[in-house]
Amino acid sequence: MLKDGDNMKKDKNDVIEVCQTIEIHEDIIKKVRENTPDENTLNKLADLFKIMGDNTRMKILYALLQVDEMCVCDLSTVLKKTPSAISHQLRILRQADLVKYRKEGKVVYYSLNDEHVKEILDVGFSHITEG
Amino acid sequence: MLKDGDNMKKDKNDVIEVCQTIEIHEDIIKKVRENTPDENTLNKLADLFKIMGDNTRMKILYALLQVDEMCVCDLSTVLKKTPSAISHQLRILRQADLVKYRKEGKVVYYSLNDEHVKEILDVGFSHITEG
DNA sequence: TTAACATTTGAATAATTGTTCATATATAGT
DNA sequence: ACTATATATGAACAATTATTCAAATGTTAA
Repeated sequence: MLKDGDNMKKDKNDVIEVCQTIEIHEDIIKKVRENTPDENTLNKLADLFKIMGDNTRMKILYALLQVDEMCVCDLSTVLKKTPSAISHQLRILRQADLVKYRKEGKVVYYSLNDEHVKEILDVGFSHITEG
Repeated sequence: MLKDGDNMKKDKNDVIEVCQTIEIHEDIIKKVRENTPDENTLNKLADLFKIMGDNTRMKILYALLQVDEMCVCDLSTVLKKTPSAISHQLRILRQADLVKYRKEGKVVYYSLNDEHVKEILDVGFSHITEG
């Protein structure tokens, strides 16, 4: 028999409450543990999707998908958002290496930086429209 | 000439501040406007990525990718999170139709619901690892 | 009917984040 | 120098959200 609280949460960063059944599908757990990518990779993957998971940034990416490049002003016009808001979001896309930029006088032109971006958007798009 | 404030923000939900150059690349703007999917579709797309853009949910999806199905308890064990936290996230994945479930007695088994999910994760994974 | 257990759910909390506003920087023209 | 314009940036605010906790379901077995 299990003592009271044996599988109960004791400390913030220690054991967590978990089911008390004897057979917690050990085979399944083992298989998952062996085949799942490491934490760091999964976090990076989640971060990538997190960046695409915003309406404004999604619109920016899709706009840049249609043309070679756009300046902040163009994006501001198309998305009907202040240049400041656009600039903030572009910074995030820049930091994630999803877009690159080119400066010409006062104007900064942004464009997609990655071939994968289009693929990811396309697959997601299929999911939305077909499903 | 433009009057002062002609292109400046006047009201909260009216015009927004936008660049005052004459040539705001009209051709580019037009092309983008014509070829970009409608707002509703883009929002749904962003929502999809938003759901995948969370560490816990990403781990759940990747775990389910390795095996046929897992119960809340299994996921709780593998992810080292309380069943409650897992359940909350599973609800979100359920509502997005990304996972389905099957009840067997007290135990609820979850599995991936969509073929696209794997594709999306794979493309994202390539981006992370190759890039 | 009890007791035990897997899961769900609602409320509360803490953390994250998108937008706005004001301001700063950089560049071009006068 | 000065002015105008395009963009960037920092702080503040509002909104969203992931997790925890406590409590509620729903199920099985005694």
